[in-house]
Amino acid sequence: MPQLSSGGGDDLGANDEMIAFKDEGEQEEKIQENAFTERDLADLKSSLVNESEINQSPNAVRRGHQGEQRGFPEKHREHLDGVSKQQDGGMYKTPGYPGYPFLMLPDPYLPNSSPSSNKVSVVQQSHGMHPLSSLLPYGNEHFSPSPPHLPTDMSQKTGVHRHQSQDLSGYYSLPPGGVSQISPSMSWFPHSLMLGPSSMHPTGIPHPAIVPPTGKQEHEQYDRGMYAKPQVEAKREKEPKKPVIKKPLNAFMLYMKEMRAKVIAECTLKESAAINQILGRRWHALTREEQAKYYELARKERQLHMQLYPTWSARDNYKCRARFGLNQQTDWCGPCRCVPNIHLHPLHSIALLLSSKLISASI
DNA sequence: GGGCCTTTGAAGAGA
DNA sequence: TCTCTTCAAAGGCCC
Repeated sequence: MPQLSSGGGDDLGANDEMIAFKDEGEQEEKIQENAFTERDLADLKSSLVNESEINQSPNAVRRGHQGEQRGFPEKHREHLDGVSKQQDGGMYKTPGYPGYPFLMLPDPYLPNSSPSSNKVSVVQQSHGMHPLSSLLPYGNEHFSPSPPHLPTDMSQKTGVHRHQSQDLSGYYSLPPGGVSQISPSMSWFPHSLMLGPSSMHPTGIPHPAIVPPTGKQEHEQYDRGMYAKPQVEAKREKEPKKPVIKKPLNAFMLYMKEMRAKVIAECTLKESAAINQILGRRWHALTREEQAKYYELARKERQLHMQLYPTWSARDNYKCRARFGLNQQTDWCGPCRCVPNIHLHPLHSIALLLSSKLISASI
């Protein structure tokens, strides 16, 4: 794991990453036993990738059939084969690689960028900004595997409520009275009431994770009449659409965001399914150090997200909640049993539901 | 217009 | 603790 490589300087939680890297560490131990070098490790990965391509998994076969049925690209498969034969190792070996190339990527998270605008990825690279670039200070600095001093429990959650880092202000200069100042009694408040009209966090910091309710999910929140009362549904439709807080991107997603344009340029592919297959192989072909950059960024992304939306849960964006027309903050989802964005006794939930409806009525 | 495909990783819930 | 499910991005394709 990258943190381990820094001499154990990272005590920042991210257990998931630790597990992932632990696996690689075990792999490395085996490699070391066989007197492998780091280069050999990369070769090993590449060979494994190639082997996986040769020995198509049942899944891959199924996908292939699906692809044929759906017209999924024989030509794309050719592209895939072609790309797989290319040297993957060149990605980070370009002279101009600044360390965090995707810091220059466009940003769907930018306040003025819409999800649709985000789709012009090829030409955005030189003008856009990384989601974190406006908030994180690392710019073009060399990657430091040793993360800043942050509480060890940053990535942990007690229930839905998250711990808030005091040190994140180093990353995101939260103004006094920012989200960290929100009292616990306010933490259950719906984001729509907290965020205001334009994806702007109360802190004044626009965050990428907030997207206008124009995506897939929000419309699904309003099209399930069979589970909700028509009156409620009608009322809901009249209400202004609430912004959706998206999940923070993981390491691979950040990698894809950066490399997608390059793959598209290299193989003239546009279908994301095919591109993602290529990117998946390249991801496995990356060295530990290369992957560590993205794990580190993803960790920071999660921290930022956690800091800005302490009460947010990944469950909030589950389609089931939207499908059944449930309030993300207060309603209990019977069909799938997922919980609202608060951990309270159901009776408290009912009280909050009533109070929230009173509030919305008064508004 | 909306869902599917395709990838990896994170998070949450249930067994 | 392990397994399963869902979502995050992307854009072409299909119904």
